[in-house]
Amino acid sequence: MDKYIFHIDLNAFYALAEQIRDPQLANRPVAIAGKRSRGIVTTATYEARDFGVKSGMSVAEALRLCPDLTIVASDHKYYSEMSKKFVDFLKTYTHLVEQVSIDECYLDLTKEIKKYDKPLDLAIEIRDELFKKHKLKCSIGVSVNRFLSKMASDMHKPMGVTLIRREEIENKIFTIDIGQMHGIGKKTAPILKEHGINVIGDLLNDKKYLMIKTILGKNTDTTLAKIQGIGNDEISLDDSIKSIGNSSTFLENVTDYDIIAQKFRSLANSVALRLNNEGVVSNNITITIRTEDFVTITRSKTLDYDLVDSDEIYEEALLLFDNENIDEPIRLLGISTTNLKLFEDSITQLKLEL
DNA sequence: TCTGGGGTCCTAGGACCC
DNA sequence: TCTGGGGTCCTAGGACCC
Repeated sequence: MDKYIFHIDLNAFYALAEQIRDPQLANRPVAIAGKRSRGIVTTATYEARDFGVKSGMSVAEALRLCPDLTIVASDHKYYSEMSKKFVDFLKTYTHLVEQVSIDECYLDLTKEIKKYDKPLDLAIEIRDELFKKHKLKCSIGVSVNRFLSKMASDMHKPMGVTLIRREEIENKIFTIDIGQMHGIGKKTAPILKEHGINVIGDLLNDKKYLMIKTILGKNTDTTLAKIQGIGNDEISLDDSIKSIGNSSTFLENVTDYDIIAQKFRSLANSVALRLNNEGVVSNNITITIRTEDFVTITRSKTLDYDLVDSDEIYEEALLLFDNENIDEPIRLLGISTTNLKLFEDSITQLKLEL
């Protein structure tokens, strides 16, 4: 039996969150950006989008397009709090909620939807209640699996509600440009187009299967299935974190070793704090170095002990850095930790070894 | 145009073991 | 003497997403 999978996506979330907090920003072009110099736009209000301001654009360019633009610094802690309200609200409908990013969730509402006359009635109710209770705007896609509901929620923004029935897949999905397909990015889309795959439906050409497989790799079969509404309909309730890391771009490129060490120190501090807050430890550390010419180098190491405090993280990061001979000025440094496990498990293991 | 910061997953090659 | 096959772990890089 077909499920009813909802994809719920907050519209211009960070920007709207700022407008909610500061009513003076209402109805104004506003963009969220990390830093003023060297920054990029994270999210722009629809008023700003009317001027052509888009996420990913440099702040300088955004200001050129819209001199009246208000730039607001990103406040991740505040957005996380708002995001939690959003998810908690959704959980009043079902426990089958999977949060996939700070501003979007998948829900399985197969059971709940039976109480409604029309499938979209529940979606409309969720959208309107979310706005009434939290002033947040969302668009909702409803279909038989995650992929299709995700594509649906993208079709009508903001505040749109879109249903794709199984029998509508061919008309509504197969005709979409391959570059607009979720999971196909700016590298793969041109390669597919070179091979005559221009719209999503072209992926189902049997004669091109082997060629497509060389491009899409191991997930080819599940990809071909999900675009047809087969599989891809399970809500994962596993919300364990796989990695924790921080990175930072310098205001100006750096060559001075002391400044580099200082940056690793502060990155180590924030990573350690976050590991601690999550109650996890890590035995694999990766540093990221981005040079002036935007080349990114990563160096990682699996350790025979678990990283807990910031001194250890700092020392391991610096060791990795010292092994490299970087000639060019450095633009960005980062530290990330993976192979996370619960602190308690790490203690237990230590005791067993003693 | 001059490119943030947070992630997840996949690939490919090499080391190492049996 | 001139080289198997399978499996796992590690590292580095890259695609993609929000």
